[in-house]
Amino acid sequence: MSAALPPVPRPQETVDPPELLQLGTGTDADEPCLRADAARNRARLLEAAARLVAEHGAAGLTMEAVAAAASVGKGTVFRRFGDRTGLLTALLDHSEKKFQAALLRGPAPLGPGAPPVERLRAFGCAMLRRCVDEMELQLAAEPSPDRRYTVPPRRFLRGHVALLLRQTLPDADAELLSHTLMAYLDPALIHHLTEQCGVPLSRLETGWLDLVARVTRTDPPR
Amino acid sequence: MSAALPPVPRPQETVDPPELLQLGTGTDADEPCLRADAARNRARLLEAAARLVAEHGAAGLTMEAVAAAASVGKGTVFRRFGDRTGLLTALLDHSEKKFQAALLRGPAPLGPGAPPVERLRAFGCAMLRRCVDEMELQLAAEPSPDRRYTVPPRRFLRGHVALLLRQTLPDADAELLSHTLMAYLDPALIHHLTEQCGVPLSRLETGWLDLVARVTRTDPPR
DNA sequence: CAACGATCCGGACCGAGGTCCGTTTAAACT
DNA sequence: AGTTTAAACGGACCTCGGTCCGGATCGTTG
Repeated sequence: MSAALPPVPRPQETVDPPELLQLGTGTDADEPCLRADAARNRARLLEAAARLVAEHGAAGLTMEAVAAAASVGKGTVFRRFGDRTGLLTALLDHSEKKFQAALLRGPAPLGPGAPPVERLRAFGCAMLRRCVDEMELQLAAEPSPDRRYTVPPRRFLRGHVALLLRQTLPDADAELLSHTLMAYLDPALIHHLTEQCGVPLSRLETGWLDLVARVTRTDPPR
Repeated sequence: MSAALPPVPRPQETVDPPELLQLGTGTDADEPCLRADAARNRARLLEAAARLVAEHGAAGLTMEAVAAAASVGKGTVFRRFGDRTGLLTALLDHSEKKFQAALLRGPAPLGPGAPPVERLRAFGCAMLRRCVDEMELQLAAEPSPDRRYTVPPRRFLRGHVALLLRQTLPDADAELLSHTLMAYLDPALIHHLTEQCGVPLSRLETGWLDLVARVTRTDPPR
């Protein structure tokens, strides 16, 4: 089917690898060794996309408009980012990397040093805030159903949750439980609850703490 | 923007109504009083769509092909079903109605008569099986992120879960917890786990029972 | 510096979802 | 039967995501 367009190889593994904390960030290897013109165009495209998103919203972003705004051919956009979702994801990449760094090397309780359950609590609250901040992009960048759970950032975050769960509940099915916890933090759900149901963020945070307590069979904090 | 096409009004309320169990099925009022030709075309379209799905899979279904196979104009398909998702949803409607009936009036423990926690357990297992059976359609019929949680069938099912939860945990935030439980049963997640990760259905069922136990702070069955 | 191959570029092209609007028709009313 | 009107019809049309491939460019090698 697709003969040209080798790059942007779209990770597609089927089984979780041994899942020791892969220190790699989990975001696709972005700029391994791009040719000079390619790197320049990539930067221009990202800049143009960011500007257009700011102007017309993420939902109104069209690939053709980005190409035009960057004075670049349409094919170039797709070669670089694969598809629309890839472009939106790239726009979120900086924030994503920062967040991952905070989990791996940041201060407790988000980073290492605090007890796992406490880190879980902090993780959810941080995710909620981040999700609300970047709601528009997060929603627009949602991958198609069959890719949603294999996309590197999601894999990383879920792996993190699974790790913390395993430290707390060595005998539980941390894999499945981590999916459940991650689902509570799904941007589409958060959007529905906050925007369409008027649920305040504080209630979502309380809900997260309560959920963590139930899942880990611990007492709620305070 | 859209001046014509009044029907298929796409429910879009923003806040959960008092959520007493709406005995209505929750699926859109399908055939309230269609004109004779409209009803005939609707039937032909559904039949044609079902045949095409059987032949080429749900993912390969195109609106134009359905229209052609039913010897009907393309506009007719969209007027009747709103969009592709609406057509796919209509294909699932029969099964959906049967399932809802089983919840409301079927035999325990799925239907009324059993203790709430037990009904929750049965609900999840039934959902898992149904999801696996109709996986292809379920995935193809997934609505866009902003509609996903307001679509009638989902509202009904989640309302059911919330009701059972409220009977078990009068003091908990049944609303949020019901979203969490429903998320475990999300077709896209089930698909990912079973098809892409090789998780057997039995493990998903055990996982559901365990999740219900943790969320309700009860003991796992057996 | 010349030559060469890999990479990249651009925009014509395609398919499919969704819309528009002039025309047709069911069915209610006289 | 004749009239009327709201509803339904159909297919041309538009938009946008995604693909293709002939030609331009980079950077490497001799």
